[in-house]
Amino acid sequence: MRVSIKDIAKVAGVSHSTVSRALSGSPLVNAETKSRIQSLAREMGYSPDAQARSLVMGRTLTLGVVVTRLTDPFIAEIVQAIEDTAHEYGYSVVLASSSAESEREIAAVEMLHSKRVDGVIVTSSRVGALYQQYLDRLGVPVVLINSHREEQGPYTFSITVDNRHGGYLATRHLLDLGHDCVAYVTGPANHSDDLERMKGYCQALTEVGIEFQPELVVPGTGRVEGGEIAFSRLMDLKHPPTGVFCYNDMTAIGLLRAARVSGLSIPEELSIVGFDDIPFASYVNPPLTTIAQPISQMGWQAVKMVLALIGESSEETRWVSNVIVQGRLIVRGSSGARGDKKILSGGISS
Amino acid sequence: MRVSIKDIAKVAGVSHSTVSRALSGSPLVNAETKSRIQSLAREMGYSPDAQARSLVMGRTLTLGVVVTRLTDPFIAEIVQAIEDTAHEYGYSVVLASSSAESEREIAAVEMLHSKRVDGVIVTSSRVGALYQQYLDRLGVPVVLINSHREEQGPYTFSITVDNRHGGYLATRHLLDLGHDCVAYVTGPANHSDDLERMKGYCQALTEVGIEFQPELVVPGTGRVEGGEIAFSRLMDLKHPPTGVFCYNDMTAIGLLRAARVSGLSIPEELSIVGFDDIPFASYVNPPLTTIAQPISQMGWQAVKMVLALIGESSEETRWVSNVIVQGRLIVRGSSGARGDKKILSGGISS
DNA sequence: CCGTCTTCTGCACACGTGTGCATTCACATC
DNA sequence: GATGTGAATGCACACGTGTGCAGAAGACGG
Repeated sequence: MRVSIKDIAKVAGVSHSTVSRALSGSPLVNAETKSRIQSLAREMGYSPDAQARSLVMGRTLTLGVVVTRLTDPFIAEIVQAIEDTAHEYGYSVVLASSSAESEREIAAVEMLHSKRVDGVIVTSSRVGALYQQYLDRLGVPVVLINSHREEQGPYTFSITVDNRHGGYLATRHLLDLGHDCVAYVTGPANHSDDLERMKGYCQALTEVGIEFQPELVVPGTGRVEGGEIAFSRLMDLKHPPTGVFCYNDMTAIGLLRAARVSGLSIPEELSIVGFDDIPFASYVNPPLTTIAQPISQMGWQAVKMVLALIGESSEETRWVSNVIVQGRLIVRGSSGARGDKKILSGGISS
Repeated sequence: MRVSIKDIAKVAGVSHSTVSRALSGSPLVNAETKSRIQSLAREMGYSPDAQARSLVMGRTLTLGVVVTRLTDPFIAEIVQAIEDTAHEYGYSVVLASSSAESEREIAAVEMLHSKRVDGVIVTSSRVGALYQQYLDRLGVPVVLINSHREEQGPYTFSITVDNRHGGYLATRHLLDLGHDCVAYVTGPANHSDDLERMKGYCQALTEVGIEFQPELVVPGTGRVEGGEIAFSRLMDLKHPPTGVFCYNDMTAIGLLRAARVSGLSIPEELSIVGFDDIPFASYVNPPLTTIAQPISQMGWQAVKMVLALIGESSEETRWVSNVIVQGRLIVRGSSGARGDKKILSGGISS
């Protein structure tokens, strides 16, 4: 049925060893036989069995990628970048989504372990203590993207955006526009990204001498609905804020939507800043001011790190260390000066 | 280093055959030895080598998924559904993105072939004739989602949305609202989806006795920018349309955005209908009227089809045939009655 | 003509797992 | 006690590929 090197060997009248060498371009084979075998392989439609090869070679040329859910545009973009870069280096990608359920996350790692992937990239997971053990037992390099983890493992490195600085930039932007009452809508509970972004929020406040007010921090979920609920909670305050920094763009879009429904105009009556710069951030109305994460770069860099740890890359393994990348502020239409009543028109940057 | 069944066998004082049987729960092994071996395996941190197993079993419990690019939210959602369903049946997923380059598409299939995946799902590809040969040579079931293909292969089936009927529904909706000058913005050139949707557009027109006008069909790209360009081309006509049906939601969002910039109000002065119902369709302003594809269902069904073709599912293989699913019209705020000047408020359905 | 070196090829084993068949052992039955 | 029966286990091979080592054949110098 399926053609193996033994089949080719039989036709060519040589041993399977010679075929193997010929196809891998070994100089130990007579040039004429080599080309004869190669064209024979092409005719017979031979395709090497990656499994058998990996079994003896000890590497699979495969990376495992664990995500929460692909429908998050941020994650989709990272996975795309990972796949592109992996392909470039001759690696392929096994995908596992966990839906943020720890049970499925463990099952995913176990599966990748069985498949003997050469490295693993985990995106946006809050790595649980149990899960952490599984990762270490894996015995292959692991790179975490925007994932918090209590302690470093021997083979585990991380690449994260500077959440604190991003939170600072966003809040500072609002303060600089003249807003003195700025709120923060959080992400999913107990997420370390969230805590860091809030630290940046606090830092900006104290820097300009504004006291932190607990009621100005309301919970969100990281999804659109969370932003909508947060909006009404904020507007019910005695002194509603005039500026809001949101955990992420989805949350900010929820606020935009709720504001539209309630007839509040953005940015004249409320300035909103998000985080992530997902592709849609520039398509909503008004376009969203946000902190851009260098998403593609992070995916690209994660692959490079894994390959360096495997020893694939020519670079030294020793240069590998945890990476913190900086987000940057993208000013669009959803934020404006305090009390600014002029109509937005044509003022769309980026 | 890595623990194999031979290592366990050595410790347990049995042969590797017994270990193999014990771990697979064979009744041929003494119950006491079986449990002893099983707990031993757990202690030693044994993880079966999927490659060695596949090599002898002849199946990998792996599906290959080929997509154009994950950053398309429609595709991301399908892949998510595929991964979920595959996981449910104990299968894992190898991902390959082609960026719509035929060269990479072929490389992807070749890679999946080498990895000996048990089945392949291809999404949103316009399967080229060359590529088609590779798919057939694969020797495993192939299911195409929303992909056109000149001729059927022996193992190839497809599952597509009824593009023609969808185009009909969208156009008919606009006509029913009183618009008598309705335009169509196409997708990427030579895409069969596009041609079918346009057929539906024409069908609706002739049904109500309106003559087809070639200048009302303008080219798009399937991306936001294409919609923006199409908008200005439409507005430059002597008789600009009052209703526009767009190849997909991204295109429609481009029109929305361009309309906003030029100060045209939606839907009072222009009604817009998209196609796909991507998650963001309901978040833009105004929320987009569109044709919803049962995205998750399509992904789910594709996996079921592949498994049935493999013979995995208990169902008969013979029931497998090409599937055409129906989209349904979702009316939101971007479309309104002709000449309707009332302010949109609270009228958000869905 | 013999010894040595080069060039090429095949044998045999390895990777980790599953399984048909033979073997061993205990026990029951005649 | 011989024989049959059943349970439990080991041997050996298979899957498809890569590679160290030995061996064959030819070239070449002495």
